[in-house]
Amino acid sequence: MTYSEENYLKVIYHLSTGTGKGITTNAIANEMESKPSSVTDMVQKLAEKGLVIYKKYQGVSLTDQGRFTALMIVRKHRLWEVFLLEKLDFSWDEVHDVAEQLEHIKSDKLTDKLDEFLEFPTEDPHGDPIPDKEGNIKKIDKKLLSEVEAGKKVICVGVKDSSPAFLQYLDKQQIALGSAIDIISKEDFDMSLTLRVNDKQMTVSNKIAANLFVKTV
Amino acid sequence: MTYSEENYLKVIYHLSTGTGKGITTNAIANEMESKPSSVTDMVQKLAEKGLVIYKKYQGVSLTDQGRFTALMIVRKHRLWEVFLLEKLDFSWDEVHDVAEQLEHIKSDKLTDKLDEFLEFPTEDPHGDPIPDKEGNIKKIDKKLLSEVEAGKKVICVGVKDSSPAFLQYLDKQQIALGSAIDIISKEDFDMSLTLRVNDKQMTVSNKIAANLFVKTV
DNA sequence: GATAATATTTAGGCTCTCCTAAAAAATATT
DNA sequence: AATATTTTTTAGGAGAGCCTAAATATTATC
Repeated sequence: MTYSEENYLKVIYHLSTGTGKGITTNAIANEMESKPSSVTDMVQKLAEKGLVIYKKYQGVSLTDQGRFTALMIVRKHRLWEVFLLEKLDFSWDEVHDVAEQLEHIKSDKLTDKLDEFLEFPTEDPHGDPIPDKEGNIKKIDKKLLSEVEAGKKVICVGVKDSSPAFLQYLDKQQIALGSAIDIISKEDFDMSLTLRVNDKQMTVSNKIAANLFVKTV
Repeated sequence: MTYSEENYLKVIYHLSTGTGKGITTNAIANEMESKPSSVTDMVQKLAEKGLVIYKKYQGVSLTDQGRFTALMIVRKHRLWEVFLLEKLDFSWDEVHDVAEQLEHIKSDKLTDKLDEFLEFPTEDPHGDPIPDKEGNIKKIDKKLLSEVEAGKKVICVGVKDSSPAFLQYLDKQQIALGSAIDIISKEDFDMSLTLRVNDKQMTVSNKIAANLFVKTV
C-alpha cells in the first residue's frame, strides 16, 4: 500500500460518511487538490486491488477491505493528534499537518502501543471518534450549531473545518471542546447567531456556526 | 527532499564516518540493496543540489549542507528509537525498523518537542550519540571488544551490528549497555574470548566480539 | 427529445526512481 | 607494460503517479 493509495482511501472514506452513493471523480479531485483524470487512474488501480468498487461514470465506493484500511489510517491519524496535543504540547490547530505524515507509518505494534500509552482515547482533539483496532468507530451525537434553533443551550463537541484559521479563531473566542454555549438569538437576514460563551456575549456568522458541532443539553 | 534522497544521504553519512575518502558507488549500492547504476543516477542528482561532492569514478562525499541534512535524519532516527524503547516499551531489537520510517517525518517542531519530552537524551538504545539541533554530535570513546587484550575490564557502550539477531543474542546472554565485562582470556586459534559478565563465565566468538563496542575502565 | 453544458474517461506525455545491458574507466595480474 | 578483471558510468526502458488536451458519456435545459 503506497502513501498515495492510502491518501485516496482516506479521502474516499471521509467523503463517504453520510452518503450511501458513489463518490464522484470530481469530488475526490477537489479534496486531493489534483485532477479528475488522475483520480480515474488511481481509482481503477484501487478497484483492481479490491479496495473500492468502481464502474465507469458511476462514482466509487469502498469495499469492506478498503473501508477497514481507511479506518486504520484514520485511527493512526487521530491517535497521533492526541499524542501531539497531550504529550508534546502542540495546539489543536498544529496537530493536523504532522498527523497527516505520521498516519502513514506502518507498524501495528506502534499503533497499539501508542493507543495504550495514551490510555485508549476515544476522541481526537477536534472531537472526532478514534476507531479501535478492529475498525469499530463510535458515532457521536452531534449537529451543526447553525442547525439548532435560538433559545437552546448546547455544548461544543467538535469542528467540521479543522483548518488552523478556524481553530485559531475559536481559541481567540475561547471556544473549546466542552464549552457551554447559549444560543440567544438568530438573525434572519444573514443567519448570524448571538451566543453566550463563558458568560461573554458574542455574535458569530453563519459560516462559523456551520462549522461547529454541538450537542443539545 | 524526497524519502529516497534522505536515505542516500544517511547511507553516505554512515559510510563516511571514519574514512576521509570518497565513498564508492558499490559500497552505497550494497548498503541500499540497490544497483550501482541507480546510485550513479542519484548521486549526480544530489551533487546538482549541492548535497554531495561527486567526480566521476572518484566516489562521493558529503558537503556541509549534505552532512547537516544527514545529521538531522540521524537525530530523528535516534530520538524516535529512545521514544519507542522508553515510552512504548519496545525492545532494543525492535526499534530500528520503525525508526527507519519515523526518521523521515518533516517537522522541526515535532523533533524538538520530542527531544524535550524525552529529556534531551544524548544516546540511543544502541549506545550511539544523538546529534543536537545544530548538528553537533559527541564522539563516544569506544573500541571493539575484539581489539582489547585479555585481562582488561571493560564496560559495554554500544553495538556495531544492530540487527535483531545480534541484539536478541545479547539479551539472551544478559549483556546490555553498561554491563561490566572481564576479559579472562583470548584463544589464539579462532580469536574467541572467555568473559565474565554478571558473575557468569561465557565464551563468545570473534564475530560477537567484533560487533560489541566497549570502553576500558 | 434534441441540444447545450458538465462530468468523466482516454490518450499521450512528463518526472522520479529504479532496473538491465553495454561501454568506458580504473585496477589487478602476469 | 600489456592484458584481464573489476568498477563505474551511460543508454535505454519500466512502473508509479501525476499532468494536459481531446474524446465520450451523462445531465440539464429548452
